[in-house]
Amino acid sequence: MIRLGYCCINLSLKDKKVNRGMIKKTFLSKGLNYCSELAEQNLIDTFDIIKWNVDNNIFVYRLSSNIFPWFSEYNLEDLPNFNNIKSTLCQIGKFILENNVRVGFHPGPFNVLASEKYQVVDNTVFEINQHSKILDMMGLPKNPYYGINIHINNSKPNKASALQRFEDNFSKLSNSSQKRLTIENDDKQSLYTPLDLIKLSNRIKEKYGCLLPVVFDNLHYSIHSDLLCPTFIVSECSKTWSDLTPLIHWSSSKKIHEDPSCLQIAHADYVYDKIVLPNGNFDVEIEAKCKDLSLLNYIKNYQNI
DNA sequence: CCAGGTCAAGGGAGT
DNA sequence: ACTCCCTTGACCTGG
Repeated sequence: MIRLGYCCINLSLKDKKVNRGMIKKTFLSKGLNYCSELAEQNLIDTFDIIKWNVDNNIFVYRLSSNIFPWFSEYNLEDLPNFNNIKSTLCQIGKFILENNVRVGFHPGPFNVLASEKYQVVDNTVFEINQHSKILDMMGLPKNPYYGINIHINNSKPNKASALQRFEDNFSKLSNSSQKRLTIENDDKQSLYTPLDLIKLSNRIKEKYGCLLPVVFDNLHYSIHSDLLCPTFIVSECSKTWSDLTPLIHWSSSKKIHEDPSCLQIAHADYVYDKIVLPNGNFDVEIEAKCKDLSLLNYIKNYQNI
């Protein structure tokens, strides 16, 4: 069975926003009080979006990493309205569990666990831990089903050394982060294919005894592949998920389908490529600029799913 | 009120 | 050297 979902923003609910933030100057002048206000609003709207999803038969949803503005700069417990926030998180988590919803995060490209710079690694560890704290406060089980997905995003001076740094720095993550982390294949020749990541996953399992599942992304694979058919590679990735339903990213290239002047890696507004996966259970996050609209549009075009 | 310039962060690739 | 692209366009100011 395939379940479809989308990422962060809901375009059907125009007045719901999960991304309220501020520029640095405002953060410095208004501080945690204002962060708190925005976070509370973002959370309430996140809850409404998840409820809307369930009403519309959508059970997979990527949470926005911008629910808490500037959360790389403070501890969540230090927010003035932390009690409200915590109770909202609990309610959301309860709803998620009761309705069989799957949520997860995809922190931004600035999170580079394999960086050569200690400061970058430290910042990354803190920010990933912040993400896992949110999932923990929701009361969601500590496993990659409620995951935090990142790219390796570094290959200096070569892939082997970067992978070694990733493996070493994995130890710096909190226990919850270690249990939730997943890794995704890249869209650049110098970076990592699914098979590269499966090897890394096996090394992490050997060294730390935890799963580090591989999230397969079809658009990235079309740009940087293992020269093996996607369906086969998806089944290989599935093994890194043990008995958990694998997460898949699916999208189409904007260059090919909508605007030739774009780079091939840019995401299209809608999904033009039929979702083809091996038999079995899969949760698919559609990465298209038109979000829930592209999901609904896809379902309309491919009724047989 | 709104259009448009600007915006924390890492890294790779295209120009 | 600069811009685009990725997680995710949104914030804020000058007119």
